Amino acid sequence: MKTFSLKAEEPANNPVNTDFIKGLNKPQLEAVTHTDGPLLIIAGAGSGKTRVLTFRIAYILGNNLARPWEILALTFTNKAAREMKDRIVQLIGDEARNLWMGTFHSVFSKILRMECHHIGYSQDFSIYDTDDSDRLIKGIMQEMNIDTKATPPKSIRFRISAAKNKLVSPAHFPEQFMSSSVDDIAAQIYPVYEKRMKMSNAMDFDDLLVKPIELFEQHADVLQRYQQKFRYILIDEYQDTNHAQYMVTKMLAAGHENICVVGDDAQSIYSFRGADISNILNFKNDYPQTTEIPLEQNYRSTAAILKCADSLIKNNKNQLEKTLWTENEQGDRIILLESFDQWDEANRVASYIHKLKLQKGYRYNEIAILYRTNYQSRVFEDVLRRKGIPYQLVGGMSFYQRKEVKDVIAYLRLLVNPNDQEALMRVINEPTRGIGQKTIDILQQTARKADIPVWEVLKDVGSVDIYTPAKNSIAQFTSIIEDARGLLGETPLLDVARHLMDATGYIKQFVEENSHESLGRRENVLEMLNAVSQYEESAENPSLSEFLQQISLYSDIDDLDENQPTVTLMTAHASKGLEFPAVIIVGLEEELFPIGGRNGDEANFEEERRLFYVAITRAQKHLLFSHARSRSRFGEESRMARSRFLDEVDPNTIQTETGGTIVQNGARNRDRNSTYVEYDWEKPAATRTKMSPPVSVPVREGEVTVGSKVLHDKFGAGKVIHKEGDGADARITVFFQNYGQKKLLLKYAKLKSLD
DNA sequence: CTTCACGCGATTTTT
DNA sequence: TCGCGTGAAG
Repeated sequence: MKTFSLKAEEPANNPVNTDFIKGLNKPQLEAVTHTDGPLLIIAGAGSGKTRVLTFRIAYILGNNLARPWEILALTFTNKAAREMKDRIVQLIGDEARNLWMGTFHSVFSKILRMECHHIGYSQDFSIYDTDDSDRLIKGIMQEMNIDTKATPPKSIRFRISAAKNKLVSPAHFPEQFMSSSVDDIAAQIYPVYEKRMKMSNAMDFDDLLVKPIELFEQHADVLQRYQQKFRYILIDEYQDTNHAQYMVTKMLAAGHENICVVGDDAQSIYSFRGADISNILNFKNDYPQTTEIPLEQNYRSTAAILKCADSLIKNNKNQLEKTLWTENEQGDRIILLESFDQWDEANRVASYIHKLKLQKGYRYNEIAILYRTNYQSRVFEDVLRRKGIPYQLVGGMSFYQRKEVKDVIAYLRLLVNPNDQEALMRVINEPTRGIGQKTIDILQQTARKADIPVWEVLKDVGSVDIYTPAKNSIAQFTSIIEDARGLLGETPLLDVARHLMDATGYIKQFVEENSHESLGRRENVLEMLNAVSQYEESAENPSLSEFLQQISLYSDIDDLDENQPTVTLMTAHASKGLEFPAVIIVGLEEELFPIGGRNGDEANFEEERRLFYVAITRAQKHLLFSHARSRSRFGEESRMARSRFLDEVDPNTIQTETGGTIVQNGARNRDRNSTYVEYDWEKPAATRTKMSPPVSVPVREGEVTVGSKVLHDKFGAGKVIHKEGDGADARITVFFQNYGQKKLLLKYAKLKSLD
């Protein structure tokens, strides 16, 4: 941020032409020009909210209502911020670069860098990712002799994170979260965790939202400065904000209440990380002066797609009434693909992509494949590669999650912040330099007794009683780090980083190993150095510390490039806010999409339904649904029942691959083991339960007659069409949906009855 | 202290 | 299926 001024400067006297607002519809126009006071925009999917936000900011600037650095605009991804900013620059000019626009996490980490000295942090604080937090928690649990197998550190992290999101401090934790033994343990860990975080000069993701609140509560003058600075506040995707985000923006807006939030309760999909849908539902109560504007005209999708989405979301009980409508053409029906297993699914999808390309003239970058979980991407990657269809993958095991990259980052973090304990622990014996577990234990214990960071102990290693050869290694290690730190500020960052990699022998180990894998790791390290260099060249005022904060808040979606001529693969979550002419939603099966909800948790299904709704509404013209009847999970095959969502959508908007209509089972209380669309094998209501495991029993010989429906381990469900002989030698002919006719010897076939 | 082998558990979704 | 953590040997 080049221009940072807390003082309100004189507005410039050159109003900019704001004719760009002319193409807007009535509610959009109102949302853009209603600049004073709280504004709630309920923006249905595809209703042009990005356009509204962009224009609104441009309008405020164009009419000199505020200077760019007086506007705080919070978006859901860095990518969204970047694109919106670019758009505003086009409308208004270069000074729009100075807008305070970004994700909650990146904007508040920027503010913390300038202000955290007020709350006992130094500006070079580290940002712990969930891995770092888990390791720290695990360490604390071990100190306390708590079994980390019985209680995974992760589960403790969830509790602590949930507490922070709700602004519950360690002191208040017991009174608010005491319903299980995990809570009990979390109550013990949380205060220690906080203490260690501070000693390490580190913040976790939640802290980036919580610490500003702490800061503002304790320093009214600082709060006031920012209240005056940010004359307009805009928040996108408000339905996915958590309590801390709600609170921090409420504090900032308290003076002028020029706060504009945009959201859609039907698209709330992040409750698992603390998003609180009541923020948007209660906005009007918090700000009684609120003007509410619904955006209900959809410009994105065909009528058929919109109808499908609407029929689905109607199954949610908890939602605001709204009527999305469109003037767009009816469009094609949604095609439902049914496959045998995940390989079959990927192949069919690939064929469809060919078809879309050849028959409908689509380009690869107009097509997206959406799935529920990241691991589903593997099969698609494999098949697409084999078929020569170029793709780009969003998320999954990203570059910054690779071990060697995290190691390099840890080295750099240690340079900037020697108190960063997790970074230190990561690299102290990487590559191995003879500092083993025993030594590390002693060092940590010593540090804990003296209540100082481990780094302080290392610097005075002579006075600690450890294995002597390790002492030398430690002395060497600390001097390498200190030397490199000495170079910071004088030497270009790239050179410092390179020097560090040389001096520690980090790269050398890969060269020596000389395996295919280690050379790949070496490449990644070099790529990481390249990232340092790129940052250094583009930043106004490069610092290692800023670089590290930037990459820790980087998200996978940020470098999605829709102009690359490739198909895009990503999770439904990652697709939020995007749109594609053709969308393929795969893995529509029970226990996958919707996932979870084992205890019949209706709230979970509602969120899954919203997620599916988000996925559907990404599509502009063509939409495909796909499910497989069998899928290997954990290395073994399991049969998959078709997703309940396929029974909830308006069947008239869907057709099968061959153009037929689909047969839906009753939306509730049906046997989910029957996955066939063509046959409707309903069972008596008494034997049906929701989410039931396969309701089938081993068949006895006498029960099998022509017309019986049976289930075979390999071939799935089928219908008996012929029978000869009886008793032990009975042979039957069964017609299986996917395998055709099979002759089976009844006593070996292990058939189960589906009757 | 390091390395290697074996067994088990994991898979929501993410800043 | 695969990556990780634990345990025994060198």
